[in-house]
Amino acid sequence: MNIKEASEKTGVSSAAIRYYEKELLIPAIDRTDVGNRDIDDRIIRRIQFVTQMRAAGMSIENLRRYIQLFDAQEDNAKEQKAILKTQLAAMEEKRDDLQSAIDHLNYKLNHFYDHMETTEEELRELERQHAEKVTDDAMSEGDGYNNR
Amino acid sequence: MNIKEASEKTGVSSAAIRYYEKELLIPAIDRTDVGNRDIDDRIIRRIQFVTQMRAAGMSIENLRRYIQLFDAQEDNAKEQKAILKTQLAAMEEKRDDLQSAIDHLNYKLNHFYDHMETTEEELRELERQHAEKVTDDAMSEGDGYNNR
DNA sequence: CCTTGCCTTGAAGTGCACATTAAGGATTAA
DNA sequence: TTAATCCTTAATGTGCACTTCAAGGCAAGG
Repeated sequence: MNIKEASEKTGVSSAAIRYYEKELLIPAIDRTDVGNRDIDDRIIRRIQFVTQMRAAGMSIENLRRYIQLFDAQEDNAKEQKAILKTQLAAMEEKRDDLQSAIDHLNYKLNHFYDHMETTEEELRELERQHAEKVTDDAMSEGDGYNNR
Repeated sequence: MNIKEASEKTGVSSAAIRYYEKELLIPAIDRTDVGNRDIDDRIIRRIQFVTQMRAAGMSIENLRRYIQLFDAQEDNAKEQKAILKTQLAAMEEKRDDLQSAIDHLNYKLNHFYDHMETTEEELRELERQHAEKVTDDAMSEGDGYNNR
């Protein structure tokens, strides 16, 4: 498949695919007799992998470091494993931060509802969330800024 | 408190605080008689809120839009609610993507354990070294390329 | 033969989110 | 009084992750 088809299949622009290849995030792509990229499913999967990790917040630089290590010879195994663990911890922290922000917004959203109609159920939920997260005061109605 | 103390308290640079104020992510900050910013706890909480939302992936632009609506005295409740819901959905999707990447990495990590024998001691040392270089991101693999 | 539409490379441009620099003002310590 | 250390604004610079442009090649359709 040519680069345009690969782009359509992955949702990654042709230019970005070229960029990923240049930056060694995906392996060197085979060429046709006239020099055009001929992209197979292995490359597609690598592109999707890169996309997934990028969406998870991994930088090009770190992605390349890991992929290079991984593609290299054996025996880097311990270091790879260490990298994996470190990155995993960072991602879990990021997920937790994200969850905390989601909780915050959910709290606000639920709070909006009681301008209109709030069920007893929702109220108990709000109190439960609020008790857990004391750090969430900033944008809620109690910070003295939004006096409505 | 002056901007440097606020910076130290929040972990946000002085330049970034000025930038946030300029971009209306935080309210106009009071000045002393000579024109220096005098930052109180309400501002600190707003900075922390911005930090949290930024870490969760919200752009300056979206943050400003939301905050401006929120700060408006008008009862934009329905519109605010819609924005909140949209942002929330995006964040939940991002969290799920992140979780999926975490699962991916966990799978790989478990796979590594089959192959090698590394003491936890060595791992911790490696992790410590790596953590100095890598602050935030993550990596993985596992798509049929690295057949080991 | 010419236009369309795909491709190539390398270089330059873009947008975001700040960081840094320049030029100057006020306060404090020696 | 001079140096240090904070502050101010406005302007410019930076790094990342691409995107766009420029200049050209190849193949098919009309």
